[in-house]
Amino acid sequence: MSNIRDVADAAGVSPATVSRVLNGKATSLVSEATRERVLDAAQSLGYHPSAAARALVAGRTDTIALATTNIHDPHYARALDVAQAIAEEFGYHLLLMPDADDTRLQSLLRERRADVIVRLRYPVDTADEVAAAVVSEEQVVIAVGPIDRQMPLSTPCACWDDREGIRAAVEHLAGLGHRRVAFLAGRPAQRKERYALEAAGADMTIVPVCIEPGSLDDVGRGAALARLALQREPGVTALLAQNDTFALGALHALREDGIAVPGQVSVVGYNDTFLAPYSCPPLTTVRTPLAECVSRSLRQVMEALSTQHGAVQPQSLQLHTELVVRASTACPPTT
Amino acid sequence: MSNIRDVADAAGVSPATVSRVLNGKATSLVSEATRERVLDAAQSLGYHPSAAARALVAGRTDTIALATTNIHDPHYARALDVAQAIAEEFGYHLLLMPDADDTRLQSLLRERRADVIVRLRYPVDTADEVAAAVVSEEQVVIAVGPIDRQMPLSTPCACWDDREGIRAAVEHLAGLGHRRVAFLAGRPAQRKERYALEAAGADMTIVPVCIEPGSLDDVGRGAALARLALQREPGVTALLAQNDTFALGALHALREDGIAVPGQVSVVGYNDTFLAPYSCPPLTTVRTPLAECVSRSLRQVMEALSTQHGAVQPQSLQLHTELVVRASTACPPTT
DNA sequence: TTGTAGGCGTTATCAG
DNA sequence: CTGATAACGCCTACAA
Repeated sequence: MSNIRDVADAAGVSPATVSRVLNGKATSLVSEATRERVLDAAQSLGYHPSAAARALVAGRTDTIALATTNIHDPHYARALDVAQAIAEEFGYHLLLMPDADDTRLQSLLRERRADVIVRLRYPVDTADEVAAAVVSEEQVVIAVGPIDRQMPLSTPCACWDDREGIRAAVEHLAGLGHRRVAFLAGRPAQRKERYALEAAGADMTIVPVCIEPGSLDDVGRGAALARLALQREPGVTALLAQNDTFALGALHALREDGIAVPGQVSVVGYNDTFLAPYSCPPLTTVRTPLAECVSRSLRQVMEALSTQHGAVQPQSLQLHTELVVRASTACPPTT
Repeated sequence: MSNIRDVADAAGVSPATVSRVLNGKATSLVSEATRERVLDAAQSLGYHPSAAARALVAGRTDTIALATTNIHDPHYARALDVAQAIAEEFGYHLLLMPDADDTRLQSLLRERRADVIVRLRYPVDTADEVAAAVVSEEQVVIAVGPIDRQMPLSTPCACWDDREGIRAAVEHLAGLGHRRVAFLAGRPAQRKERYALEAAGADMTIVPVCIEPGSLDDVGRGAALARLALQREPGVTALLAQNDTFALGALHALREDGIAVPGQVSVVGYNDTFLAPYSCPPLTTVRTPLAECVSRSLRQVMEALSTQHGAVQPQSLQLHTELVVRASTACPPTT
């Protein structure tokens, strides 16, 4: 394993000169002749500066950390894709963290393993101890997630309002004439369930249904939820799922049980993952700007970091959700 | 930002003692009293050792790098999930790399950004310059992918044989009576296409169809491929897709065009992603042990790394594919 | 049981 | 234009 001194020896110069050549701030600071000798030596030795040593002295790691849950869910996978692309564009590396307890993320910052940390939070406006743990001038925490407006925001974030998305879905169903809608939830008393109840007018009833994770995968849970809803809640003519994955499971269950969608029961998803247009029938769902939020806020921070020199603040950003009507919703059957 | 000296000062001891307490090899080396003082000081200062400094002196980064393409594809996302879980289990961090040119991966190793690098390769048995770039005793490269048996393996790998999987799919279709099958490929002259041609008996014809990426997403490409195949190749009664994502697109296109699956046309996927059981109809496909390969080989290496001290070698491993028959295949229509 | 000193590989500052 | 030299923060002999 060759270090800077090996290269220096091979080129017959000092380590300082090698460093100058390789970091090449001002080209004029070193003569063309030695410059070439150094480059040759580095090349033939296969030399690369140690990231650790460099980070130690520079105080930067050229690393972006992404903290998120459910990487297997297509919705989050897309955010990952976006972050990956931006990291590459700026010559950074991408560190992946499960969205575990704040403790782990804090130590990530304190150990200075990343300069930028993108954090998916549900909801985004809860006290953020991780952001408070920022120490170095170069460290930035970007919070991304749905905003719940429960408390004033102490730090900037990139967000959207699920209230808006859920309302659009509920009103869409109400407009079609549905009066009794089951909300397919992962766990009891979720945020979105609350929004659905808020959005329902006097002539609409929202019936929450939930199932603990257990041994099922997410699609399987969606299927189980759909069956539970129709069996336990007579009169339900539409299912509003917490996410597209559940909705896909619901579609599957209904198909298996011979219940026509949207003829007998309508189904609405959430997030508009890439599968939604291809389901059977194509899924009516709400597009959520997660990937866009990650993309915009991360890019803004990276650009600031690459030009500016002092502390960098992510700009706050709120984008809109959008109802995407496809073929899984229609008027309820006229009995 | 507090360092080890701050903690030492706060506790009234030397930095060496702090280090000893925090790394706590042999508990007996430091008295209980000072131990507690140090711990308290570290706690109240929010001290975490700098990863860079530690990596510099230890020569290890406690980081696993995963190099892969198509993170948004459910098949690879699952491998990511698995790697993430193992990394966490062993207290490691996970660095994500696009499976770019070898150059970037080599510099990853040379810069010592990761101790272990898991590499998805297609096929696995091509000359591996990245593995050859390993320098430190602590660095390990794990190659995972389908084996093509084109050349003898110079390094160990975790693999499976797509020849086996494709053959099972082809024979399944042949057994049902299909005589003309389109192979839905991403690009011309892929490995799997070759295998399909090899596996076809005298009474079966394989017709390769392909479409360049263009602006379509993968599902959309699958749909386009299916339409192209049926339109351009009369007499085709079955579609064998290169992966489940294409197959899902194919199912969608056929449904839209009013072609019954499996009544008129059969469809077979590849990989058995989590969506396969829930498609419409449920997809007959070939399970590929990618996640299992990553899981086993990575775990083996991590365990070796945590006990053993010298150079660690991944053990070679070959697992089997498995045909999973669901509802998207049947006998061809009897005209 | 604890402290002192040297070095890990770089970069930056300051002389030359 | 180039070369010593001093950090960066930590760990680990070795000495006390």
